[in-house]
Amino acid sequence: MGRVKLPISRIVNNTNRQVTFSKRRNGILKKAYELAVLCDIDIALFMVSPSGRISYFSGTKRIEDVMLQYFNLKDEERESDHDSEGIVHDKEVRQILICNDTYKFGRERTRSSNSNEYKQEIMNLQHQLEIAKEQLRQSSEERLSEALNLVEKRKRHLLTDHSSSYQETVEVSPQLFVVWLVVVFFVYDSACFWIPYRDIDDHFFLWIQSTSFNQCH
Amino acid sequence: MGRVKLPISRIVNNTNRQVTFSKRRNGILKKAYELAVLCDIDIALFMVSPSGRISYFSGTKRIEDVMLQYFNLKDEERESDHDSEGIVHDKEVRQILICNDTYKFGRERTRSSNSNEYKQEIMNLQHQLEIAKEQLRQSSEERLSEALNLVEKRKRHLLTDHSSSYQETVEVSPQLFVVWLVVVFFVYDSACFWIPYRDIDDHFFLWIQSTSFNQCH
DNA sequence: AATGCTATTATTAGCTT
DNA sequence: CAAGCTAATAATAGCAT
Repeated sequence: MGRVKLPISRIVNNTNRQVTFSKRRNGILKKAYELAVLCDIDIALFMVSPSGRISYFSGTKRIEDVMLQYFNLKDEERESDHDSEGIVHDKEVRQILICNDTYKFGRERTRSSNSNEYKQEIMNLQHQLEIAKEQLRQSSEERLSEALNLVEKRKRHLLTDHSSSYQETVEVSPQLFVVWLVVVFFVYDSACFWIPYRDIDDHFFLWIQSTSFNQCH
Repeated sequence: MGRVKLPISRIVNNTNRQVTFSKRRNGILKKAYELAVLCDIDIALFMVSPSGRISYFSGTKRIEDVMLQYFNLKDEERESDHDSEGIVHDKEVRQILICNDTYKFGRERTRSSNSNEYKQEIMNLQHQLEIAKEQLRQSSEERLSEALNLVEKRKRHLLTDHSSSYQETVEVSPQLFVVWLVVVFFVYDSACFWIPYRDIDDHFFLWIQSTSFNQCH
């Protein structure tokens, strides 16, 4: 969707590739944001540069939960590997389901009408999004540094107050259709993160993007 | 972008929300795919339903690396400040890390310029991508089953041959601008994953999507 | 290199079946 | 309800700055 239909294959020109990436990154971020809001999902984003530097964001405990669940699954699989050598994906799928039975919570939950709360939150988020976008005009270096501080702060918070929060997390009512989206970008030597809108204390929606890419040669 | 401009706020109607999610999920997946190919990035996707069931995909070692790097960072941070301690969650995480301690790597890496090798690999991958894309036309059910088998296979591989692969990963030349994108969707009771195109042995690009959503009520 | 501008293509909201 | 359809909005490729 542009002046011409661009074939989907690696853009050879270095500059074009970067420009396209920059534009499309914004696009996909916006899409992710819209998906999150429209369908009531949370989104988190963090990335690591290929040079080994990790520009990451783990603003939410939920991201950790995701990873933990992933690793838990892996561990369980390893244990169960003893008895089956063949490929039994059906069984595994079932096991995955069983694995999370511990998190199973009552289907019927208090359907507290947080509708207004959500709306308010969303509006708040949108407002903050505008602010954040405006701030993005400023030095990206500054932004990055600031964001990293935020991350750091958040991590400390998580380290001290995580377990209690965790309970909250797993007990989210299924009827809420909370959807999680974790996006990890490993971009050039740069970083961008999208902080999930409901998990950042003061800046719970914050969209960081670095606009300066380090050239490598 | 439809018959009307849809305001970005939670869709209250349950059905509409699901339909919209389904449509936009496809949209963002396609976007992610295009971003991956156009800008030479890898993408992985996995999700867990809010009801606690995990529909996941971890087709690539790199996803694990991402998570490991994340946890490693967290671990390092904890070491640097001795105060916060004793959260079950973190202990689990640490255990995972210990399990994967063999993958510890130095901060400074050899910057071997295997430019040509990488280029060749990329071309190879592109070719395979085209093939894989063709396969996508087939039944998604078939695809899903196949993918799960693949996941199983891949996981076994990872469990036995992870450390060596990991080295490869971290030694990727920064000049390649390899971009990583990991997307985690927690969707309803359904699953979709997008397998990173360069990490699946035979079908390194594979796009799975489940089209049937279980209703929660 | 980064930003802004549009001609085009791409996505999709509400409908239809 | 899931799967298509289409009017309408949204994203963006190539250019210009």
